Amino acid sequence: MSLSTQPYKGARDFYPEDKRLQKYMFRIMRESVEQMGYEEYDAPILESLDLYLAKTGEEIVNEQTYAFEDRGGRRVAIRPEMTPTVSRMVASKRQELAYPLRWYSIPNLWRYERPQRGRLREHWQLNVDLFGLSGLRAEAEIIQVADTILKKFGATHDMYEVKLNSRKLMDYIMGAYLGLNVTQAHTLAKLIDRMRKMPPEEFEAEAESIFSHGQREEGMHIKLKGLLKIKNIGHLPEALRNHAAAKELQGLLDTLYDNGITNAVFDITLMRGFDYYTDVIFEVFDKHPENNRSMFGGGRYDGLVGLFGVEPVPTVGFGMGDVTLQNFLEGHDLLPTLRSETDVYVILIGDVYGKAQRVIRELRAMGLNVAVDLTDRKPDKQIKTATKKDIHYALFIGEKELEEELYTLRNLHSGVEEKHSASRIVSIAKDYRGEDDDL
RNA sequence: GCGGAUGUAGCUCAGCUGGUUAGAGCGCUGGAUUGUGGCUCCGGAGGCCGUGGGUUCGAACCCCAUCAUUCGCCCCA
Repeated sequence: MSLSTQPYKGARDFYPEDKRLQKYMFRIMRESVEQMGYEEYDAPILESLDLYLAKTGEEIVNEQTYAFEDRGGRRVAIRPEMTPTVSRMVASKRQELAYPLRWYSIPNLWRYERPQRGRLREHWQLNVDLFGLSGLRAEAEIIQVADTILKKFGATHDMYEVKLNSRKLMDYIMGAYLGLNVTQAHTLAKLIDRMRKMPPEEFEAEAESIFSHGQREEGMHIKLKGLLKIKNIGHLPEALRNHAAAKELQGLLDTLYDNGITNAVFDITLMRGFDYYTDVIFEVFDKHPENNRSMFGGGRYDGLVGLFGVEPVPTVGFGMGDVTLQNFLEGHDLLPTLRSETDVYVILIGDVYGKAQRVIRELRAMGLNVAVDLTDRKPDKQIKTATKKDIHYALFIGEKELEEELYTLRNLHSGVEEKHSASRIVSIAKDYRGEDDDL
């Protein structure tokens, strides 16, 4: 029985070409959010399990969290999400931070569950949060951040859609408007959440069964059925349309539209799983016909920081997972071809290993990333190796080159080969690298 | 936790209703007079047919179990 070479279930190995892609995605994310004034923070991957017991949906703690006891008998969890951690950090320095805070991180997160498309046990997630603002400007900005990132990846508005809803509005609908108690409302919310996955008749039957006899006699389930078809805040019944939460949501949509985010829509069926959201929630959907699914989302959660015994801090944020994002980018053919970080692959011709060192050192000192083959294989083999490594330039160094101090630089993609001085080679290779950055 | 699909070479797969030494393409590797790839030609390595058990004269193929991968459900950062 030999050892398995497979990575742990639901986790991934990042070979250099995979890591290259990840670095690209993280770079675009960082550039996008930093452009909007967000600063990066980080925290340990381990947290006290208590942190997750206090909040969150119950499921994620009981069944989906990696938890264990450390040698000192402490209950420890591998973080399944970043929001509790960042809330803890803000609470810890509640008094001394300069609000509003614009913070982001790209943590590695774990959840224990059956892996499936777009959902693994281990993933990386960009977390973007704006602390200390209670007005809608915060929501508008955070959605703008999400939009900026997707645009920076080359996505256009026909590729995705931002769906918006409001927990406050839904609470009002469930309670005052439909007359449901808390338990009924919760059951109905979960049902609406998976409405798209079930046949309409089945949904209707289940929805109807949530209502009591009396409520049914009043026709509440009919009212609900009508409501769920509404695609526009303006089409809501007057009692709802004039509710503050509805007006705010409309105001947010208008602001977004004015800021060029024309693919944001109201969606009364949008729920999101976590209980900690308090007001506006949003979710970005992939519109690709074969991958029509939720990509990521977020919303307002004003209560979390306060759980640590300090004055609450109003907060809006979202999390964007690397797996779903990659599916999106692949689906829309938005991933660039990425080349090696190595600029030049040196191929030594003849017995010049010692004599070539000086110029190689020189190239590196001038800022090039230079790998030397070091084998004595024939040049054709060495070229193949360089190509396979996705290195753009091969540099031949032999007796002739060393004498002339002009080295043969070969573009491995075009096959064009020219002799240049060391400093010229540096500027050519750097130019090429620079083009890459502008993508 | 539940249901479906799939496990044959490094990869993608073929292998007819069970019948001798298990195949292809790609990849890998060596060569075509030791300073040049992606084309061509010739040679080579590489498989306990996921694992364990059963049926049979005989199993990659049939049956059971188990593990793994994958899609979906539950749930959803």
